[in-house]
Amino acid sequence: MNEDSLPSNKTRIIDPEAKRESILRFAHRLFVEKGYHRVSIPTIVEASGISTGAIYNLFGSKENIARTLYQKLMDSFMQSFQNRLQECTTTYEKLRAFAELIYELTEKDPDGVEFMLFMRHVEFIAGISPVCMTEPFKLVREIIKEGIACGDVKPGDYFVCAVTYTGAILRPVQLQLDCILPRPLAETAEEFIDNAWAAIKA
Amino acid sequence: MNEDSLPSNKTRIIDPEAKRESILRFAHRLFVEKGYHRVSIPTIVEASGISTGAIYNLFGSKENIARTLYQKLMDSFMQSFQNRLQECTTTYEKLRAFAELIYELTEKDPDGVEFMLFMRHVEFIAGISPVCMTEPFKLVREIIKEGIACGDVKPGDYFVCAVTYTGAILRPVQLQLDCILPRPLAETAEEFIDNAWAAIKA
DNA sequence: GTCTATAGCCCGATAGAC
DNA sequence: GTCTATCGGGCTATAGAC
Repeated sequence: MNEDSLPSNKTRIIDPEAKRESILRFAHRLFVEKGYHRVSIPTIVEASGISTGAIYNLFGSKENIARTLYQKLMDSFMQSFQNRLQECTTTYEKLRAFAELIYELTEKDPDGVEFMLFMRHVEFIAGISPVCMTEPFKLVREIIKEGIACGDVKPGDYFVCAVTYTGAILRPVQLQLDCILPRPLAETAEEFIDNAWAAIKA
Repeated sequence: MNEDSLPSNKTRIIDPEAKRESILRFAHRLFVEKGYHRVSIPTIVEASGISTGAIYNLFGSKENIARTLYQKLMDSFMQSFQNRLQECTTTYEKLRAFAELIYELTEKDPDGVEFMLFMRHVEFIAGISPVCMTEPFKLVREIIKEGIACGDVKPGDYFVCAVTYTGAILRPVQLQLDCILPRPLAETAEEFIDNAWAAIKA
């Protein structure tokens, strides 16, 4: 049983918000570790110590746990990205802020990055659109569009440049999460950011 | 019922190899469309017209269908890559051959590329290693290593350069398969190859 | 070798007491 | 709101006739 449900000894004081968080936390870990479809509700019950009934009461379905998780992660990411952008002026700085944020998150919260960016959400969250159509990625495309207009980025299709840049930045994250980068991402981040910029700069 | 099983009218002439191929073909399509875990054996039976018994006789398990498929695709890709490499001399040409092969395959056989490169195999094929540790990707790293040695590629970590290059090349494929590239890949391939090379050239 | 039928299991989701 | 117990269903894999 989850100790969150028994803060004193007899009376159960239950904070539903804490319970929601707890379910999300355990489900998140399991989803990343085993993949959504290999995590059953009983597995989450066992891991979190929270009962089936409570889970269905708070989320309604297993799919909805995943959906909530995804939205939280994406919202939080977008928020951080916008905060960092406020201190940037050039195209290079703005794109760099994107890359640095992702690389820092990959170190601090690898599960969060993996779930948000690399799971195949369309296979388990109905009606979801691909990751690259979300707000942060639209914003990167806008930044590059403006970069082309002001001569920072090479002339051409802005979409192509954006896809190149995000590809060059995100691939190292993927390999890092697969634990196969021979050196830690923190050490090589500068090189990756340089390379990605070299690919599209004017 | 599958017409392969009934080439004449009464007697069933059954070519086990043709049957294997047929199962692989239908399973492949379904895996890509719905994701491995949402495809059941009964679904494959219904789609292919081949019975449960035959499927288990020929493959032993659902996982083994996926494994066979993956190995076939990867072997065929490696073969094509090596063939094309024989006509290349410079680093640029060799890396270009990799990119062109993938872009051509993406047009000719999108399901093949999606299954081979973008499904999360670790979630359903036991003991499999990440895609980027397979022969073709090792070969790309070797090409880049030699490219650095001969001064074609910028000095630095060869692994970093390889990850940058494959990231910049593969990301457009992924977006194309998600049907969200605004223009067909054939039209923009040159730009992507240019960008990826610009990222790592000396 | 191939078929049909089904065993045996575990799943997601719900019911109903508290 | 939260619990335990359980339902109905669909799954992988096998058994046994042909």
